[in-house]
Amino acid sequence: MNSRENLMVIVGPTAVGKTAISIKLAKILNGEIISADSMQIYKYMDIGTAKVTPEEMEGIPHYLIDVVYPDEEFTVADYKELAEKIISDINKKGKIPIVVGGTGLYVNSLVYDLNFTKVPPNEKIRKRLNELADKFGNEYIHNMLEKIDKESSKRIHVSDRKRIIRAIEIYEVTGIPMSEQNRDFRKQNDRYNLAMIGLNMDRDKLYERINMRVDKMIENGLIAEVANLLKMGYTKELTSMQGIGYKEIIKYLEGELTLEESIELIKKGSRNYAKRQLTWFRRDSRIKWFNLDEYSNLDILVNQIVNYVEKILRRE
RNA sequence: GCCCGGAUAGCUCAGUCGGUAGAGCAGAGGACUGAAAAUCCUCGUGUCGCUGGUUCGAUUCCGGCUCCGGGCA
Repeated sequence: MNSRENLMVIVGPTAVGKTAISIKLAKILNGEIISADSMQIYKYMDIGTAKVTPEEMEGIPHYLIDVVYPDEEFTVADYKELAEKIISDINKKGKIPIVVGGTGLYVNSLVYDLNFTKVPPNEKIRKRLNELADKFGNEYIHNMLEKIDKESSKRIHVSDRKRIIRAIEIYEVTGIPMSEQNRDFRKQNDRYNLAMIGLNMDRDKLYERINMRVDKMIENGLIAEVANLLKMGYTKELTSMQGIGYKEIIKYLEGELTLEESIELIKKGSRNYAKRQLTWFRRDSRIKWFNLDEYSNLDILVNQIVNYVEKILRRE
C-alpha cells in the first residue's frame, strides 16, 4: 500500500495560460492551488506579475500569493518550508495540491531533494565581497573561491558574481566548501506520487501572447501600480522591484526611458525570461508536455491532463 | 519622364583594391542549491534584388531591368 502524498505540478513559460488551466483542473480534480512564483509572493504587485484575481479563482483556494511585503526578504528555503507544509495539509483534507508556477528553482525545491545548507544570506559578507569585486574585479573573488573550493570555482563562471559570492559565503560561515555540502544535489524527491505537467505552445505564438499581455498590463494601470509602490517607499534596489515590468517602468518614471522604450524592454525581458524558463523545465524528464496549439479547445486539453494525472495520483 | 543614392542575416547597416562575407540589435541553445522575473555562458551560410556582359573566377567592375528613398520636371 502506497502511503505517499499526492503532488501535481504545472509548469510552463510566462503567459502560456497556466492560471486558467490550473483552475479548471482544480475544479475537476478537487484540488487546491499553490503558486510557485517568486514575484507573486509580494503584496501590492498585482498587475505586473499577472496575479490571479479573486474572481478568476472561482472559489479555488490559492496559497503562497501575497505572503510578504515588497521590502521583506523571501528565499527559496522559505518557499520550500511553507509549500511543503501546505502540500501536507491539502493531502490531509483528501484533496490534491496543485503547484503552479514558472519559477524553476522554487519548483525544484519541492521536486528534487534539495537540502539547503543552513546558511542564510549574510549581508555583511555579501557587501564586503561585492566591494572587493568592484575594486579588483571578479577574477579576484573567483581566485579566492578557487583557494577554498576548487570544485565550485570550476563550475561557476568568473563573471557570475552572485554565485561566486554565495559559494564563498557558505564557506566563510561553515568552514565547509559548498561543493562538499551539495554532493548529490540532483537527486529526485520520491516522497510524492508526482504528476508533472508542462504547458507550452509554438514560440511565435507565445511571444505574441507575451507582447499582448504587456500592452494589457499598461492599459490596466501598471504605471500607477509602480508609482504607488514607489510612493509607499519601496525603492528600486529591492529584489521585488527588479521584477520584469517594474524595473523598466521605474526607469520611465525617472525619465531615463520613454514609455515606448520601457514597454519594448518589458516585452523583450518577458520573452527572454520565457526562454530561460523553458531551458530550466526541459531538463526534467519527468515532465509530461502538452502543446496548447494542438488543442482547439481548452476543455479537451484539460481532459487529457486529467486522464494522465489520474493514473499517477492515488485516490481514496 | 529625367538625375542622384540605395538594394548584403529577421531588422539596421559595414565590407569584399574581383577569390561566395561580418558587426550591433532581434533571435536560438545552455547553466542554475537561501537574490532566481535574478545572475551567467555559448552561437552569425545568407540565391550579397533580378538578368546579361567582361573574367579562370562577379556579391564586388560594366550594361539592362525591378523595387525603395530623395531631387528635377
